[in-house]
Amino acid sequence: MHLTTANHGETRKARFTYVMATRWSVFFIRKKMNNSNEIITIKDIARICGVGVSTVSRAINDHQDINPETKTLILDTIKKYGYVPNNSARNLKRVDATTIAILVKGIANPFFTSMIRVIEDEAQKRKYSVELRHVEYGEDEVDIALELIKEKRLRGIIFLGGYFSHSEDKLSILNIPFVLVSAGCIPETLNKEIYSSYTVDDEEEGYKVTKYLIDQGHRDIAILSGERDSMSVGQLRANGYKRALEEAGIDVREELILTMKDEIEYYSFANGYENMRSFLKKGTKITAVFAISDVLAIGACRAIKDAGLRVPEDISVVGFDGIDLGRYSNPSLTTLKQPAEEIADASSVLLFDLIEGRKQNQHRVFGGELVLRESVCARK
Amino acid sequence: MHLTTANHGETRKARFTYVMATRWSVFFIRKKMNNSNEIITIKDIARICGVGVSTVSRAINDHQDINPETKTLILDTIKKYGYVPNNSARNLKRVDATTIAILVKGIANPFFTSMIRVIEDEAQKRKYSVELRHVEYGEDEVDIALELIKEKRLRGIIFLGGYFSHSEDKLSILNIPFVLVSAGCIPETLNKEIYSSYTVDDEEEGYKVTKYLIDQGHRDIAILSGERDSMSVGQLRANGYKRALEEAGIDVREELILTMKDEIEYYSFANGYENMRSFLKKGTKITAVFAISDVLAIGACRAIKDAGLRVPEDISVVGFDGIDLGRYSNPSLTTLKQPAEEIADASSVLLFDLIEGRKQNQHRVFGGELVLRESVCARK
DNA sequence: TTGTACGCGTTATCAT
DNA sequence: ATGATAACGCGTACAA
Repeated sequence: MHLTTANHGETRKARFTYVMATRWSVFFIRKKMNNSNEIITIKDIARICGVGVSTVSRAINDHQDINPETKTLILDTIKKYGYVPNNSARNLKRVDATTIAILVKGIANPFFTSMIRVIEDEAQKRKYSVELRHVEYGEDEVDIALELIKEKRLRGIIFLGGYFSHSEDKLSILNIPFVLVSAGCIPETLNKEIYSSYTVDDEEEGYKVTKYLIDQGHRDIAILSGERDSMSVGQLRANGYKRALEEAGIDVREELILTMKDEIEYYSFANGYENMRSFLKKGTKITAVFAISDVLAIGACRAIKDAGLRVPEDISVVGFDGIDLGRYSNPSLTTLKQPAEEIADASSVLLFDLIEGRKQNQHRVFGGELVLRESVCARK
Repeated sequence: MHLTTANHGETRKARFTYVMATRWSVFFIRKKMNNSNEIITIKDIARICGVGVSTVSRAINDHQDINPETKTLILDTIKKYGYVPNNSARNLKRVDATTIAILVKGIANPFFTSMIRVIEDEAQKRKYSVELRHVEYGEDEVDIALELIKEKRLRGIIFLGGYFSHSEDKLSILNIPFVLVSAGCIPETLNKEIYSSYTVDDEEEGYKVTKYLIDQGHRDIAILSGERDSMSVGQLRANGYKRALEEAGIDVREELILTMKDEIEYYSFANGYENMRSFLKKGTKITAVFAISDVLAIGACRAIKDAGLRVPEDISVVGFDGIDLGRYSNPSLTTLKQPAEEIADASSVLLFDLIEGRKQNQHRVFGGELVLRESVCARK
């Protein structure tokens, strides 16, 4: 009772209580009064409530076998003292630790931000905490994942972006569920049962985009592709580009295939800009560009403008991803929109199903949608 | 010796070794051979090396009082077995736990992404791990911080963005160092010794921007401001706007002050777009807009275009922040560039100085730079 | 220089 | 329904 009263009283009242209180309650009164956050543990809560620690633990973790009244008392006390269980201790002890990680390849790409939020929300709903980690383009995401697994006792991982040319051996080291989201180029030989992947069909969508340009009468179509060497979504989309060209009887010309500049951050406006700029300087004639990412497309648009040309009248530009910005840029961007939120949501649901043993590894392909806006026009 | 050999051998060799090996070494040989990642602990390493756990601990943590040879052996073994110390256990034990948090208000705003990376890099250099947490606009960052502090035993916090109208009482609950970065409106009455802040002078820079527009001959200048009610950087920048107007003898008209739409995500292209669109529908005559954030500015540019007007000929637009996109958008964006990387770098350095007791709380104001591009022209 | 043993805060097991 | 108590993996006094 002292506690409750003192808790709402002003300083003078608390001082008064001080005199009458036992050692322990004094201690806590002062804590509360000072609003100090000297760390308060489960033991303290137990002591205050006059119960054992295990009872408090039961109350916290919604176990059965606990008297509702006791539970209420404990929960109230916890709230009153602002007690928060120490996560390190929890993870140390719990077999069912509750952390998943999102490994994002390429923080600069705004395409991922909306997905991250969706995943975080889903995790929060299920009381999992998420470890968000940015992976630089040089880094090996599997190695990083491995470290994280041991360090944080992860239960599952979502890999966002990047490419996955890892060997089966290497992937099987990760003996927790993981979902490859919007990641490219999984060797066909890989055992599909050891991993999950949710993504669009990059090759097919790349084909769709290119076919659309061809249908609009374009013949000289450049592509702003991905990383030079590695197999990535960029490569896959480029494969679709080549297939569409071949199918239409148009030569695939190597000089029209531009890989991202290595010295500039990947998937950035700057990369698209500089790449396009140096290409235009050469004077090679084109009437359309397929950029394998919206950010590259926007950079390219600017480079085209700076070269004294117009989008789309002189050069049409089509992007890939469907980021918000595309609607508001000028000209607004014709693009292949990935159902980002949907993919992200489904991926996290799948991950938790995998973690909790409700499902086996899955591979799902999401359909993209060609969004027609201003950056493409028909070739006269 | 068995271990080393088996480690490089193929399965058959390992099987052979099995027979001869002791119980323990067999255990580890199989671990390694399987590439399984059953959790290997400090005890295991100690056992393998034939030393005590404390010796291993000393090797890991670069303590003195350890035989260099022993250390080498241990470090090699650790690498060989891919041992990674369990962070939860470490944090539980260590007084000098090494986690800081970045609390970002508004994930959607690309202005923060470059800063985050800089801070992460700086933290990594000092072997701190960072907890990145997104704060929604409705959430109270101090409450979240408080939870995190207890949950993860944070050593310091960087608050990125948002406003800080919290009471001294509330802030002092956070008894770890924290730096307010690009956060707005700290009540002047607040005791400057209990917190640090690194930011631009939002009021002054807002003044500069507006003054520039006035100097270009503009009189009817609207402002795309921040959140409706709360004191935020938006408010401060708007205050600068008002001051510049008054100083130039121009009436401050309430109908030209547009706060962000509540029903749309704050600091998003969409918010700038819709806000501008509904304003233009009213037909109020203006010749310039000051958007308190680049993303709003870009959205506004598009709304202006969609209304059949031109930027800058009919309406000039100036932004604030200096995000990359501004260079590549069309028209490119005249904006007040904050030295984002510099602020982020200095902030993290400060935070670690605070944590390690080398400094007292600091308040530093960084200068912004007006970057002149295409979205503003002089009023004829 | 090295090893033993204790404790960090929590959950799980086992009594009661 | 509840309370002791033993782990979890690590760092660190302290002893050797």
